[in-house]
Formats: sequence, C-alpha cells, structure tokens
Amino acid sequence: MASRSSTSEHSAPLLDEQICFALYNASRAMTARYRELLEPLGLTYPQYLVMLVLWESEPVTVSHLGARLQLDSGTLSPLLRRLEAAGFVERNRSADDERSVLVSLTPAGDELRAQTTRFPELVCGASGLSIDAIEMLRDQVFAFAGNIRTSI
Amino acid sequence: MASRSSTSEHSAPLLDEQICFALYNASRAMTARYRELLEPLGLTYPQYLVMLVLWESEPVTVSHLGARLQLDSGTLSPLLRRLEAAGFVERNRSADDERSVLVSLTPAGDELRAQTTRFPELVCGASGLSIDAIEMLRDQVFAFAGNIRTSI
DNA sequence: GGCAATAAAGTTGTGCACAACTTAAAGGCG
DNA sequence: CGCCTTTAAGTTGTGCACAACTTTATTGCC
Repeated sequence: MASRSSTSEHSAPLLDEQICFALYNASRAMTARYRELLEPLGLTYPQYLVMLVLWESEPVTVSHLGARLQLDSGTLSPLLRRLEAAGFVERNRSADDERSVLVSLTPAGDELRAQTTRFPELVCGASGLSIDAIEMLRDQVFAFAGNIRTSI
Repeated sequence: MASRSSTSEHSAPLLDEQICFALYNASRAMTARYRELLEPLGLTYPQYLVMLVLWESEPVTVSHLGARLQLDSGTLSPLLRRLEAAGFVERNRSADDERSVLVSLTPAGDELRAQTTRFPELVCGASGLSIDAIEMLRDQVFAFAGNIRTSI
C-alpha cells in the first residue's frame, strides 16, 4: 500500500492516501465475498442486513429498520417488497398506528437464519486478521462512522 | 457501540458485531460528507475518484481507471459519459490500439483540482481522529480489503 | 371538534455497482 | 493469409442509495 507522508503537501489529494477510498473499497470487497455466500440463498447483502435485524427481534417497523441500518424508506420499501415476494418476510399495517408497517419473518425467513451463522467467520477468516484485530478495527470504523455522521 | 464477546456463541450473527456492517456504514457516512462538498462542483463521489486518478496522470485508459478503482466498464462507461457531458473529461480512441479509449482532462476538469484540495482534511477533521490515527486506520482497512479480495 | 404540524411509508427519478452479454480490434499460430 | 483466442469498451438489466415528493394517519393545540 502506498504510504506517503501527508496530504497537505500535494496540490491534489492522492487516491491511495484517502481513508475514504479505503473504506469504499473495503466495503465493496466485503460485499463481494458475502454475495458468493448469499446468492445461493436468494439474498442480497442489504437484504441480509434486514434479516439480521429481524432475527434479533420481530416484528419491527420500517422506520426501526431504517434507524438500525441508516436507510430511508426510499431504499427499504422496494427492498422489503422483494423480500416479501421471495417469501422471507411479511408486511402488515399496524393496528395501533395505521401509518406504520410491521415487518415480520415467515417460517422460510426464520429458517434462513441457521444457514447464515457461519458467514461472518468465513468472510473474516479470509481477511487474515485475528478475531481481536478485527474487533478492534470494527470498533474504530464504527467510531469513525459515528463521528463523521454528526456533521462537518 | 455494542461490544459483545464473540459471534460464535449466538445462533445468528448480531448486526453490531459485524465489521462488514461497520465498513458499509462508514463508507456511506463518508460519501454523504463528500456529497455536500462535491455537489456544488457537479461531481458525485465515484466521479471524484475518477478525477483523482486523472489529476495524478493523464491520459489513461478506461481499463487503467478500472484497475485503480476496482470498477468495471459497466460502471465506468456511463460514468465517463456523464463526466464528458459535464465538460470535465474527453474520451478519444487510442491511435495505437483502436480498442482502447484514452480519457483526458479538459481545462474545466483540470481547474476542479484546486477546488478539492482541502476536501479530505475537511472530512477527516470531522472524524475527531488525529492524522496518525487516520493513517493507521486507512492502512488497516486497505490491508483488510486487499486480503479479502483475493478469495474466500 | 377543527385544523395545522408532524410523522410513516411509499413513489419517482438519477446514479452507481455488478453480472451477463455484445461488438470490434489485436495477437498468436499453423 | 485465415482463423481462433484474447482483450477493451460498451450495452442491458437488476438492485441498491438517496433526494425530492406524495399520501395518509396521528398528534398537538386552540
């Protein structure tokens, strides 16, 4: 990896110096690995993230999913329609609040859970890093994202 | 951030334990910050990445851009068409090899460079991390991506 | 109750990513 | 030379992300 001294001494930022490019690249590389594992199950990576939330607890509203995954209804509505068409989730208007839609697992959606339990370790195993190193990296990346989200 | 012990003791992986979700989230949070800066210039983040490569040296082929950014022609061809329509780049078939397309900067594209030099420090400044911490994180993320890319 | 303000989800349109495919130009080899 | 393989770029189709907008329901607040 290129490792020059500092961005500020150049007239234009260099690609290899940018943490942002590193994150963009790493995220896509990871997703590509997950795609190999998820495609046989009929899931995309964002769909898998929705399933992870549902496997923790259900039913949940679309806005709860949005808060957990940092996604808006413009992304989630069509994604959930596809998950429903695939038979993995159900959507029902809440009786308490007719504005809300409650997303719940179908039996097929629940059964997918067991097939995915080893996926994180399969992907992380390919990274060549120890569990501890990965956990430290994860916490740093979460912290970075959290700080950067709050404003510029 | 949630920091539980280990993935393997749960029946399903937990969202907050996943480095992959951290990277996915951090990448989108970063892109959102860049969007605020780039939108006034008429650039998207992937278009900005292409410009970064061109500001390092030009002309370059589409495949060279693809190798630097890990993007294929299916992504780059329409992106370059939009950059050309915006007046920032030119595309010309190579005389040496009629299969290749050489992408070069227009004067307008070259002038954008000066307007972007402070962007990385603006975004990184929002992260609350020191330059050294960011550089370490960047190198770890690049290493992670590099390892994960090679196969599962 | 009446009504403005807010909130939840959905729709529309644009621009990536990426798979699968097409077109056309080089290269290699008998 | 003819022909087969490889390579470069482009096209098509699907599924995110996200902005901007719409629709409908709920919540103040008088």
